[in-house]
Amino acid sequence: MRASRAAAGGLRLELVSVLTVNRLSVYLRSLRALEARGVRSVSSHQLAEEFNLSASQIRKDLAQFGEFGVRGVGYGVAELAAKISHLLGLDLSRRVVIVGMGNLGTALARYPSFNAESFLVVAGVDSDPGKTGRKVGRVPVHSRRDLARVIAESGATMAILAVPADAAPAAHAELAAAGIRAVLNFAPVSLPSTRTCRVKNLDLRVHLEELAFFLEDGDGS
Amino acid sequence: MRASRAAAGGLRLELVSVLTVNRLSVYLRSLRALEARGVRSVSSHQLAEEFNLSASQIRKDLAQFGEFGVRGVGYGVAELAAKISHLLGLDLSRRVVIVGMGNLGTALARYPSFNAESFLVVAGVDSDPGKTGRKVGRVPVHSRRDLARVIAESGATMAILAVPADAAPAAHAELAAAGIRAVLNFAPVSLPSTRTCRVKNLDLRVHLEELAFFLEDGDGS
DNA sequence: TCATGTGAAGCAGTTCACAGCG
DNA sequence: CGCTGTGAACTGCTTCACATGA
Repeated sequence: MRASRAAAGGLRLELVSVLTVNRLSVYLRSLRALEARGVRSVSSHQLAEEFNLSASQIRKDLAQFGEFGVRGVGYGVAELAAKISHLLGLDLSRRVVIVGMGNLGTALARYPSFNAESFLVVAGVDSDPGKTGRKVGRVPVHSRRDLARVIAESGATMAILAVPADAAPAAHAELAAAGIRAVLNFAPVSLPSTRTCRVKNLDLRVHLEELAFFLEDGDGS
Repeated sequence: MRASRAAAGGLRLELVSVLTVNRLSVYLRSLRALEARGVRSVSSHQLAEEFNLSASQIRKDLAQFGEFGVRGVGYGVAELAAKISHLLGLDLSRRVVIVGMGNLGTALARYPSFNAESFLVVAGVDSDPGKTGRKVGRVPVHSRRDLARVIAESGATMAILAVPADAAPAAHAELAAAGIRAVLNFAPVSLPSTRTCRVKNLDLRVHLEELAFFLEDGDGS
């Protein structure tokens, strides 16, 4: 059985803030760390203290999805972790294709976090014939031209875009047309989300530049 | 001469919003694309239209740093690009060390965006002796134990952290102690910024999980 | 008693609408 | 006239403070 995540409180997933969702991931990470140490119960204040978070924000974030805590006590670590994991849809397994097997695409194909139970990189494609026909870790690399077929045959619903900027828009369009529902885009172009295909743009250069902005000039040459 | 970026309007860099700074990077990217096409002048509305941005937000963002536009006309593409590049501190060159030469660290050492004029990866370190003494692209890999010496000798002021979660806090402390002023942290732990060392936490898994949250359950198994 | 869950307050970020200027 | 630059309105996010309930 796959209980709908929204069903519980009549909540519309689409109107939860991205900021809240990102913090849920962080809460889950933190809870897993406590679990590994054998901690059974934790208060919002303890969580905040140890992991550089805000106690009231933790409570507000969680309250949107139900009442998971016990007043006067705190939250059950394992129960809350399970609940957040379910909210994030991590108790399902999503098949992922990688478009562009350059430096970054290759690293992500081998990246352990992208190959646990919740996500499974099933294939990569690249336009360079020298890269196709091989395997990167467990991931077979196909021709860029076979993208639609690879998606159909693998049943992938998510994609990682790791191609140069000029190749990204066409790849994005093909992914959406082939039924991909979510794209993590590392190319340095802002691709728009549509109703059927959500895009998360993640240009790594932007974040290096953010750091550079706040750095004093004396730190460069 | 290195004119202080804040000097112009008596602006305190520290109180500019991260969101604004990230958008400056995107504006710069967009302007470079126009420049390559030979476009000389552009209005905020044209920029917004073509690159999925907001016209009033572009104007508000830029207005914090001065008056760069011409009323009734728009912005000079090359001039604005130069101005934003200067604001972001990209006309300086920052030396960067990578801690952890696993999948991701290795990919970033070869990543072209991290090795243009503004950023230069000068060295990597890894705790695995099998990885040290080699070169990844142009980047020499040293022993993790030599981190402080590598930083001192290379004059690096920025670092990329690409180690497992449990190794990250110690590495972070060492980086700060060795004089590193900015850290891009890919490890799945939230490291705090201090007054002397700014940290940008960038856990890739968080962003895959964001996409999973908004995906319907039917898209997994 | 103690920590959650929550309305209300406060703050930050975005959009609007138009005055100002080339 | 057209587009920038900007106060004012608005929206959304975070923090506060306390009523609620184990």
